[in-house]
Amino acid sequence: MPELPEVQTTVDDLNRKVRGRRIVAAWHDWPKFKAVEKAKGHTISGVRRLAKNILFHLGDSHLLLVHQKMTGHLLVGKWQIEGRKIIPLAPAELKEKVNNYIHFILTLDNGQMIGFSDLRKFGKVVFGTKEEIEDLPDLKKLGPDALAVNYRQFAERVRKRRKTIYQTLMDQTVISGIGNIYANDILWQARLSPFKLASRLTGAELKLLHRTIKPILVKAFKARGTSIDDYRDTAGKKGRYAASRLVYQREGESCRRCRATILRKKQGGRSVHYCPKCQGR
DNA sequence: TGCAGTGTTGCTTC
DNA sequence: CGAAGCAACACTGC
Repeated sequence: MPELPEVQTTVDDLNRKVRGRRIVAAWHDWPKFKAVEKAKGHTISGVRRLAKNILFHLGDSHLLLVHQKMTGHLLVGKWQIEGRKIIPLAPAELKEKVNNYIHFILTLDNGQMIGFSDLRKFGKVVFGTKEEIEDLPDLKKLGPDALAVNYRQFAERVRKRRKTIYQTLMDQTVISGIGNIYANDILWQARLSPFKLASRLTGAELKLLHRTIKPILVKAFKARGTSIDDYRDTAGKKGRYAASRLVYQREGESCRRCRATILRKKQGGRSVHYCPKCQGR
């Protein structure tokens, strides 16, 4: 589940590996990814992260937007394309099952390829001019980036919400970049109950929460992200954050602070993990 | 065996 | 307008 640290890892990889390369061919096997065809002939002048979106700058006028949603990840390597059949060649990691749901491939002028593996095909691809992409309603609605938001902005936006703080942290229109994994860990680190209403947080709680966000995301980025299920970097390798995670998917295990048993509950259709003893009320 | 659970986002409905 | 519920998918685990 790519969130900010995973998307940033991917974007940094791509800038290192494919910046300056021209796209000489595009292949896809699913109608919703057909926009990749229009990228053919363009040169990748850079790659940027916007919230959890990946923006390929094509020349100085166009953009290709890729959202990985839940199970999507971008890989750089070589495949053999035989009609609808894709055979992974190199690196060896591409042969792993999780990397074997390729639905589009961009072939570059040096023979390297960018492949998109997405088991559930929830991913999104849009091609357009800079103006067209920047005017997409979904991008316009995004709140400030979780790494860049200052305390004043953060407090003002969070306080307005009438949902729980857990749901508010994951709401991309409030601040962008945080999903379920890091929302869980951030709330645990700040000793805040996920069920507390955002509008009821005190100034001190908001301050604590705000200054907890960045260190958790940075720590995850340094570990190259979380790979509990599908996420892989562009070499097809796992991130290491899962091993040091604080509460996410630790139901039934003991709290790293107080040894109480970690619980899991449903909140707005998602699983929130928390310590009932040291995360307030 | 079959069906609920998984989690991001957009659309529909109220 | 905000919030809840569902759909987009396919595989895993009970």
